[in-house]
Parts: sequence; C-alpha cells; structure tokens
Amino acid sequence: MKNTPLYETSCPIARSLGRIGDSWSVMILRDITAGFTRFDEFQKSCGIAPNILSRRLKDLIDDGLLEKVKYSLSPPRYEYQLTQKGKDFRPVLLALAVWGTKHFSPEGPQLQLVETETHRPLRTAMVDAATGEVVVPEAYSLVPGPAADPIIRYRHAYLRQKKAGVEPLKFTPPEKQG
Amino acid sequence: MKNTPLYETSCPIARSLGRIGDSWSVMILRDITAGFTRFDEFQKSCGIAPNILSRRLKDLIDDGLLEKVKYSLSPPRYEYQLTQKGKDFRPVLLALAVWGTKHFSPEGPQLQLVETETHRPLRTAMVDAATGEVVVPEAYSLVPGPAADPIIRYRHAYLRQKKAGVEPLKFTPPEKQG
DNA sequence: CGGGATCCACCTGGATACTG
DNA sequence: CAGTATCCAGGTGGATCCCG
Repeated sequence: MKNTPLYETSCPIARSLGRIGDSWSVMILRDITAGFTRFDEFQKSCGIAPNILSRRLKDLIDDGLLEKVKYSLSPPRYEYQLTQKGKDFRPVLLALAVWGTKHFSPEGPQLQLVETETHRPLRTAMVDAATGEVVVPEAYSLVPGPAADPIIRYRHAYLRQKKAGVEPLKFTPPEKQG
Repeated sequence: MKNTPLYETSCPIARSLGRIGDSWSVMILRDITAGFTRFDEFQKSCGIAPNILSRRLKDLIDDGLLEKVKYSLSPPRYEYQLTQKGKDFRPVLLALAVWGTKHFSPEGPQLQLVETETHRPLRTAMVDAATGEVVVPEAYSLVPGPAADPIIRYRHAYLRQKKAGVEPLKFTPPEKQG
C-alpha cells in the first residue's frame, strides 16, 4: 500500500501497517506462508489482478519480507520465498485467523490449528515467559518503551490523565501524527 | 475498506481482512483499545482526515466492532466503545506491535508490553493449552477445519501435493477465489 | 467541540492484451 | 508460464467548509 506517512511514525503498529496495511499484502503473505511460491498460484488463490500482484510483490520485496529466487535457468523461472522478516509475520496471520474464525464463521471453523508433525489439534494460550502463567489480553498493556519518542510518551500521559478522570483536557500531540 | 469480495470468501483470514483490511481501521482500533474514545482524539492521534474517519467509524460500527454511546444529553455527545468483537481484536494488535518492534524499530522499543497492574515488563510465549509446552510458529499449521468448504480443502490438497514434490500440477480451485 | 458534506487529484484494482 | 503494459471506472483520502 505504501501508505507513506505511516512508515515514518514512531508507533510500531503503524510502522507495521506501513508495510502490510492493505489486504492484498496480507493475502499474499497468507499464501506464501501456507506454501505457495509462484506468481500464478498467488493470482488464482487470492483472486488478485496480475498488475496489482506484481506491484505488491515488488513492495514486499522492497520491504524485505520476500525474496525472489531463481529456480530454473532455462527458461528462467522464479519463485518467491519468505525472509526471516516475512516468516515472523506468522503470529499476525494466526491472530487474524483466530479472530476471523471466532467472529465471522457462523458455520464453524474453516481452518484449524494443528501441530504439524502429529496433526494433533492445538489450542494455544499466551503465557508470561517468566512465570508460565496464562496472560489474558485484559491483563497487559502496551506502554512507552525505552526508546519511546515524545509523541508516544505524550499519548500515554494523556491517556493516563483521561483514565484518571481529569477533564476536560485536549489531545494535542507534540507533532501532528503518530 | 469494504473490500467486498473478501467478505464472502471462506478463509477466516480473508474474512477478517474484509473488515479491517485497511490501515485506518486498524489504527482506529489501536487507539480505541489504548483508551481513546472520541472523534477528535482519533483524528489527531491517527492523523486521519475527518471524512475518512467518519466513514471508517461507520464501517466499524456496521461490522459490530464498535458502538456509539451517548454520554451527554445537551449538547448531545457521543463516544465510541469496543464491543466484544472489537476487544477480541487485541491479539492482532499485539502481534503487529511485536512484529513492528522487532523489524522496524532500529532505535529500540517504542512500546513495551507490561502487566497492567504491576507495570512489570512481560515477555510472552505461546503454549499448547493442553500440555503447557511452548509452541514455536514453525511447529503448527493451519489445516482445513470441520466446516471447511471445497475451496479450502482443494487448496490444502494442492499444497500437500506440491510439498510432496508432485510436479507439474496446476492450481485451479473449484471456484475463482478464496 | 463533534462531526458531516463537498470537491477533487490521485491511486487502486479489474480487465484485457501483449511479450519473452 | 511469468509477468508487464495499457486503459479506465471507481474509490480513497486530503483540504476545506459547513452546521448544530
């Protein structure tokens, strides 16, 4: 999508969206993560127009999520592979699949998470790596980290005041957007 | 975004993308999950044009992720709140934040995951809910579930053949896209 | 202050055709 | 088979103005 402004924000979510913030990019990552590698596989599986697919692949390569590898010399044939950055996108895909299944699949699960080796169905939970205790989404928050810039800090400070009931107050971040 | 075709596919990832498959929708969910509730807060925090924000909010309400609640009678004032469906989107946001921090934040973490109560930094892991053992992304796969339709099944069967090295074979799904 | 309406340049994405 | 090129309708999103 190349939503340029989001590239340059400080928020890591926004930065991610700057790379994959459009449906086709995610669909391509879905397919390649599943095992598709070739142009026309993506095209048919996604139902995407070839020119758009071409652009998206180029963008994903530029952003370092994919690489194009020659697998045949004559005729020259290429396939697309995930880089580590691309492989690391997998948890996002999983989260999307879980969310979609839960809320947009009245007919039941179209997809199911299994252990690859054994085919055993898997139910996952998030735990604190230190204690091993299950962490529910409501129990954690994202707060400014060590490298947080003024925009991130301001936003957090504002929200703290808001939650504390300090009103009225205005949200006017140091610079325009974040 | 209302990418209509994706609404009607069978893949839960695609269905999710049909709802939030554009950057602004996710940015709004980011903000409201963080604690923002009002139109102009979203506008300033995201740096989004008001007309686009208006559309997106409407879409998110239509899709059942948000609801508009009157919190003042005169003058009439509304705020936006997450429904359960919207709250359940949180793991996706977290996954995006983790991915963005790891790969697009050379200066260090702008955001940090902490336990809300104690402010203690949190490192999370995914475990098998049954055994409690840590699951690495490579160890699981998404396979057709109980309610999987022919397109999903065909795609999986094709990929199994592909991985087994059966070549050449053509990907021609039962219907156009999925 | 909390939005909605309008205008408009630009981009997206579908269809189709074409090339190596 | 693996794309690229062209055309074009329609949507997106920024700016601006408006209204209660």
